[in-house]
Amino acid sequence: MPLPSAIKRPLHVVISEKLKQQIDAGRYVPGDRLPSEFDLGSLFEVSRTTVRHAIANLIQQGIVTTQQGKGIFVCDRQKISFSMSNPLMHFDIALQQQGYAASIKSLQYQLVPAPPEIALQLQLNKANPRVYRQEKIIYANESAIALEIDYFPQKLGQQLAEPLQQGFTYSTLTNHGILLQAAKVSLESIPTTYELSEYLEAPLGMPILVFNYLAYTDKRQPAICGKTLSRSDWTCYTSEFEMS
Amino acid sequence: MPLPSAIKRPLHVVISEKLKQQIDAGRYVPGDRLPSEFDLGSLFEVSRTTVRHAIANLIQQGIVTTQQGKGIFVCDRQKISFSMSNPLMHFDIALQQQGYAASIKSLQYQLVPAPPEIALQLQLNKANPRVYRQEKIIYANESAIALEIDYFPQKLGQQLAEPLQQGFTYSTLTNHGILLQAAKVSLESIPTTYELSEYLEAPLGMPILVFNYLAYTDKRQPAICGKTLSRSDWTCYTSEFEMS
DNA sequence: ATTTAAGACTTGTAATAACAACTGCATATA
DNA sequence: TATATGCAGTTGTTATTACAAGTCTTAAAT
Repeated sequence: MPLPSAIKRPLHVVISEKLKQQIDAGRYVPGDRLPSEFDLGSLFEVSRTTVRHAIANLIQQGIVTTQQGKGIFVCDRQKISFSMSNPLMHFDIALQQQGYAASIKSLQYQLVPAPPEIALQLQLNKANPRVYRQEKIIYANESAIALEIDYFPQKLGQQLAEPLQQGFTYSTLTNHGILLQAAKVSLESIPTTYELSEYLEAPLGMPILVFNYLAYTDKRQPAICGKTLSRSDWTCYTSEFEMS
Repeated sequence: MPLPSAIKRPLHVVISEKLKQQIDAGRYVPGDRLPSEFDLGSLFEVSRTTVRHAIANLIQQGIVTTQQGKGIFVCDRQKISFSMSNPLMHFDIALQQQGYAASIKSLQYQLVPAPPEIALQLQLNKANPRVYRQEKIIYANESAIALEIDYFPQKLGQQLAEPLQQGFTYSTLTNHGILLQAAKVSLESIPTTYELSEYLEAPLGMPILVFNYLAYTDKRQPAICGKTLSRSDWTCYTSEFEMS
């Protein structure tokens, strides 16, 4: 048997690696336009099929983006960091502190039958519990960076219907005297589905950070719950701990 | 001008959505094999090109995987959850509690010049600081779920060279009397690069959760730092907070 | 001066073709 | 029995071709 020679890599992988190296080396800097698919095909002496496959690889890795009719552009984005604790989730303040204009657009604010897991989380024991469901998009400087889905108990949702549709959730609650004392949170990541990719103007499959939370006003009294789905190329979450 | 009719969606999108619906509806359950690309082409009356594009979409969304020579299979995986605090990062214990066999494979354990940001984090003030760099893979039931990269100060890394190469970081430290008192952490998500996809046997572009940490033994004495890159289809992080 | 139109250039979609590489099974061979 | 061999079926790679659709500039028409 012959010695195992170099592992054969597909052409499209070789080409995307070459392009990645050139980008890493500074040959192309963020914002630059790469040569067109046609020109890249000539440069590397491969078909446009292969070039497109290579570019698709780079898109998946978040290295470049494409714009129909314009070209292929090198990405770059420094992430906005959100503190998971202390204070919990003041998105607007965090954004402003980092130099972004923060705004929201409420897509939905509706009284709906509570999904089972939401009723469980909020400890709604009535027969057919209903909750206000809000869906809103969070913008940093005109760019959609997150989709937030919140569930409010019926009473609260009715009281604060107006302000909640115009401002950030936590700030609104705070301003109306509702102080959150504790929260259970979890963080996971999923690839964008079509629906999400349309909301967040993100490429299909891009990683999304999902911040699930259940916040308490009192020791054992859950007040609101929901999740924030944010573009992972724009956001990260930080925290500090002390062990007792 | 005519009324805006239904937005035209590409064929490959239409087909991947149809397949997704069938999967969601239970027509195919996790583990099932879909019809072959050829058969799907016949079913939907499109070319294999389009079928492959549709399948690529579903792969990117983490809905199916392919195996050369075998077929297209529906994914499913319940996530393993790790607590970010209290106790911090006992990966092995968390895994065992959730019914997985936990093990590691050390890929690298080497004294190297400290990268600038690491030297800064660990407060190494000497001229040319050196640290032990460990790279290891974390397995749950034979499946690689995470790549951990740790940096240890020279003295500590030398003392615990043996046990650190065989066991989980935090358990090893605890067992040798090194108690961590506090930590600064951050969580972000990135798409897999080629290197990562090989380590974690994950498809290119799959979301990866990056858990960065800097742990202190004493109030202001940083002890170790590093990061854990875990497959987002296997893992999530949880935490609880109380506001004072 | 403003608007419109045309064209060049770009990425996006889609079909077709051919072969490589892997899997699994049935069959032939030692 | 155990090991090859070959074949059918599968996904992976790559080239070629054609047209659709978005962007931008330039030139013509109003």
